[in-house]
Amino acid sequence: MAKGSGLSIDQNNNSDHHFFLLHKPTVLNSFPEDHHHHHNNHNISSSGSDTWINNKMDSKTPPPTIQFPVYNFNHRSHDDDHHNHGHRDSPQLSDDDKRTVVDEMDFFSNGGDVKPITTNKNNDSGEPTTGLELNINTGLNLLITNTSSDQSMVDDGISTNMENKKTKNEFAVLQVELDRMNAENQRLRNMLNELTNNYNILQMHLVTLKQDQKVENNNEERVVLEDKKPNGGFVAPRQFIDLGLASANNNNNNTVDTSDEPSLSSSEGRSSRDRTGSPGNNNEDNTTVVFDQDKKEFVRREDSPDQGYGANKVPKFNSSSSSKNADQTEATMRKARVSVRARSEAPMINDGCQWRKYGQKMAKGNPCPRAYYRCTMAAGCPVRKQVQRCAEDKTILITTYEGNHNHPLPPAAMAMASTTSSAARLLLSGSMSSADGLMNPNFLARTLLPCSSSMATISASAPFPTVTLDLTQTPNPLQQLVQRPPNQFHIPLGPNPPHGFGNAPAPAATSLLPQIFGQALYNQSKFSGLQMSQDMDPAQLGHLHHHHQSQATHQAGQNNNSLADSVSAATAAIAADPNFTAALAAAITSIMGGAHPNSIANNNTNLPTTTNTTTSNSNSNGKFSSELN
DNA sequence: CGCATTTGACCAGCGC
DNA sequence: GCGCTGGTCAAATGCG
Ligand SMILES: [Zn+2]
Repeated sequence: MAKGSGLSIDQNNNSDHHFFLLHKPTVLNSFPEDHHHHHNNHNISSSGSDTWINNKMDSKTPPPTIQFPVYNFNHRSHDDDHHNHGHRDSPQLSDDDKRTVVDEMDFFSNGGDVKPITTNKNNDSGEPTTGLELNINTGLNLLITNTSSDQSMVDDGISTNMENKKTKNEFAVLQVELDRMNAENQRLRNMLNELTNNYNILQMHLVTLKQDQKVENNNEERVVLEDKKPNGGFVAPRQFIDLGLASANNNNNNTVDTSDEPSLSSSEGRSSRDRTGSPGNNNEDNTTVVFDQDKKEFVRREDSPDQGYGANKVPKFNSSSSSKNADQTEATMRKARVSVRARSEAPMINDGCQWRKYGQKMAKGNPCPRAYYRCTMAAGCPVRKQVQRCAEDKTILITTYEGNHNHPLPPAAMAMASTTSSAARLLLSGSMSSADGLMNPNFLARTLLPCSSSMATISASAPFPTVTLDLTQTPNPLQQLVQRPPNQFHIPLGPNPPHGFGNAPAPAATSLLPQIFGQALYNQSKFSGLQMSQDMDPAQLGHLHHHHQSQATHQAGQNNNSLADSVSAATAAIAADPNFTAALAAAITSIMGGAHPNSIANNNTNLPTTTNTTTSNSNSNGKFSSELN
């Protein structure tokens, strides 16, 4: 049941709603710009967060800053999922199971419960249960000490009895204590889980941003060099991204009439019910891909063969006519897929969105079924996702996203959505600009920079161009590389496990960096047939590697391309800096020029504790866990 | 009773 | 054309 996921307020566990919003999320998805409403029925109450979201929506162009939401990308607590009642093929999780699941944070609730945690679990103990336990505990203690001593002095005959009682009490106390410990333990585990997920999301975000920037940068260069159009003009990379986003916004505004209700009548965009053909719902009659300059990589699927606008998606952003282009771009975007591999025993990762399951299939080479979901946060939202367990390692959950949301998202969903969205865009851009339709070597080389165990894979071989973000922590990344099909690139993303909160050992992956680089570069040259970027050669890689290990942030200043490199540096900082906070600060600072260090600092200590997972669809996936476990 | 999930059927694309 | 496969639909089912 998608009911209330992400948006509803969980009264019970609200103390556990934690998130740290490092900054406003990047608006990478196309949102309708509706000024008047708070979109739809999802009881999005007006609160601080809501306000800023709307503000952002209202502006024609996305905010000039990059925002880094880090949210509870947590899975449902797996403990619950194991023993789902295994009747039938697809057992459903009982409601109880769902309840025990950590709560998904709620960004829109009115009360103070949404506020980012400023104190850690200490505060959490204030929640009813724990508090109760504590009370009981202390009360018993007092009782025991007082009464026992008194009684023993007064009467010996009763003393044995009292002794008995005493031990009983102590036992009870211990039991309570034990329970409390267990609860605490569980909570800590959840925290850790969420932390990991947050970290992963952040990584993904960084990487995709980097890639985005790189790609956009390249596109821009190409435009300047090839087209020389006065119209397109030179735009700073950062701006470029924003504009692109803005156009996406326009597009959506056009297609989906100011969201709010499912009733959106117009919207050619939501012709999704087309079994007849292109499943993409934005595919209009002429879905020619705009950017076919070099390769026409994506034109193949379109009905109208050619049109070849000279310019790729550089189009004039302001003009209303750009909506056409935006449409086309989006249609293509819809086809691009972003796949996220994450290690999770939970049936589905919580990405902050509401999903409704609409199908399940047995995939071919996989004993685990593949589940199909569509976004239900807005009526016409074209976003789909597929969830499937990895055949080899069933603890790995592969979630494949497709399409862009046409509605505002809560910050929780923003992280994943923007990541996937930008990843998709990057993929498309890369494919259009690279020689063989795979990706731009330049940007590849750049993204290779910071690294460690996580990987991003880009593959255009599939029917759909796909970016795979691998968040699984593999002890040996190289092994992963070897296992991969040759036509995919692997981009190290960053250290995987939450590093930095003291308890996570630093991955040894850093030591493997040079090898990863080597491998990735090898792949790159092998399949793209490309050279390395001008400012990036193996030697330099090694150098940079060293650098980022010691003092990552220094990198930014050293390189020419400040934007991309600063992002790289930021990622590197994350990789190198044991302090997550500092890493985040470095990331954002380097991207935005030190915009809001304070807010970061304020939020950084907030560890999400238990979060509520929503969700909806979780039970349908119970089958997965049952089959897998 | 409304809604989400389940699940068999249907459809399109692709390879043979 | 046929079979296979991935993806989607929608009636049936189940749940709250
Ligand atoms: Zn959506």
